[in-house]
Amino acid sequence: MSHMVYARLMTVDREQVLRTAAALLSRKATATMDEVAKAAGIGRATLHRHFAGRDALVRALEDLGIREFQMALDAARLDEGSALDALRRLIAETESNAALLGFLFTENQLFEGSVNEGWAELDARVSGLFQRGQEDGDFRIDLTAAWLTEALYGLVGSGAWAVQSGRVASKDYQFMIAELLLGGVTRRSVEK
Amino acid sequence: MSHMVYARLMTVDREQVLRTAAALLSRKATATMDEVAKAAGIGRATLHRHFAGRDALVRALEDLGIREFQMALDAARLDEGSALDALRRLIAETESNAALLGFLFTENQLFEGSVNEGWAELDARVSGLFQRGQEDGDFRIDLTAAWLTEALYGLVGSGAWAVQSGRVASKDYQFMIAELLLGGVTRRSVEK
DNA sequence: ATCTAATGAGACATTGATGTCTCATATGGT
DNA sequence: ACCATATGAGACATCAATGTCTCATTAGAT
Repeated sequence: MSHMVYARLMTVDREQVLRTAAALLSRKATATMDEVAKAAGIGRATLHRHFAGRDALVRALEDLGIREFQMALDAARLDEGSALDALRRLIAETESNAALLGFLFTENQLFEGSVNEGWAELDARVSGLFQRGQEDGDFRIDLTAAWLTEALYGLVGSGAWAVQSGRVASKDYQFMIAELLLGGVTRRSVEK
Repeated sequence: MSHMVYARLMTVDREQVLRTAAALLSRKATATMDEVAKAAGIGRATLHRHFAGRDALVRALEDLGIREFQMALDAARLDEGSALDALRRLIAETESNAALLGFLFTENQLFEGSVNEGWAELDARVSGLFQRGQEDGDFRIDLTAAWLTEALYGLVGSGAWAVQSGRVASKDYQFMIAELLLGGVTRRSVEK
């Protein structure tokens, strides 16, 4: 795992702690710092050495989530090929950080006061993808790009939760989200 | 409004307080009792007279949400007509309590320890609707009913949030959720 | 007009989480 | 073998939220 290369084996894996924290906090938003520490398998003192306090932890969580989402957007190459394929790629790229992104999308608490400036840009990129799809005639135009963006977030969150709770197999994550978002529930005779 | 008939005008509208609390807590899960009281426009002491503590408040929130969702399920008459129409009716019925249901669907904290027994039944009814649609040939069968259920919850939550944040017009709530869930994003030539 | 009941504001003690500290231990590098 | 450094456990003070109380005020019933 590349992110461990420079880490001394004794030290805490910062990102791993954050991922664990995201999983816990998305399940129980009022979790204590002590609970977070226990969930991450480290001492409370150590957790405190890495994150000055709860605010700093949440901020770090926000930063990591935004960073990961940005990488997912980059990796998905939204401008290449059809918007439809680009959206599939984007959904695929969200899988490895589904829990973290689910937390990011649903915890609106994060954007209290100072809305993270980085987020607006990423949001615009997603919205832009849907717009492109609409302009290209691939996506329907009776649903606004803003709504499609929100819907994607919601489905990613639901998908992460469904996998985490064991209701959906991890391997079906991409398929279920992509198929539902693209095709909807209705069964269709013959197409594609 | 029927729920005020027996309430003395001076007394607090319990449900109104709960709805306000849901809107606030879904936005900021760590909100203080004092913040909840202020948001509801009542004193902290009064809030405390109606809900013994934070736990009691959350429990009441859970109860009301489940009650409202149950009423929505009843009103939607899921067994009548096509599953497709039934789903449309259900979505329509969620509108009046979108914020509360959004809170209920996303705040997984609620189901800590003792999963509310009432919830399982409602969950089964929704899942049953999707199963019926699949058996009738109206819904696609390559997406599990469990996932479709989770997806519906996610979209309702996203819809409530989109309306609440002003990104989507309130009047478009039903249309956007139903159309996306039923038809998906992909544009189709001629059908319906 | 009077009475009853619920409210809002605020004081207060209590609880629980937080943040800081020390110290013994263990790990990995030298 | 030795040293650096990070950790875990726990003690501790601090602070914020909680829960309980009183009391004046107000709304509504009679």
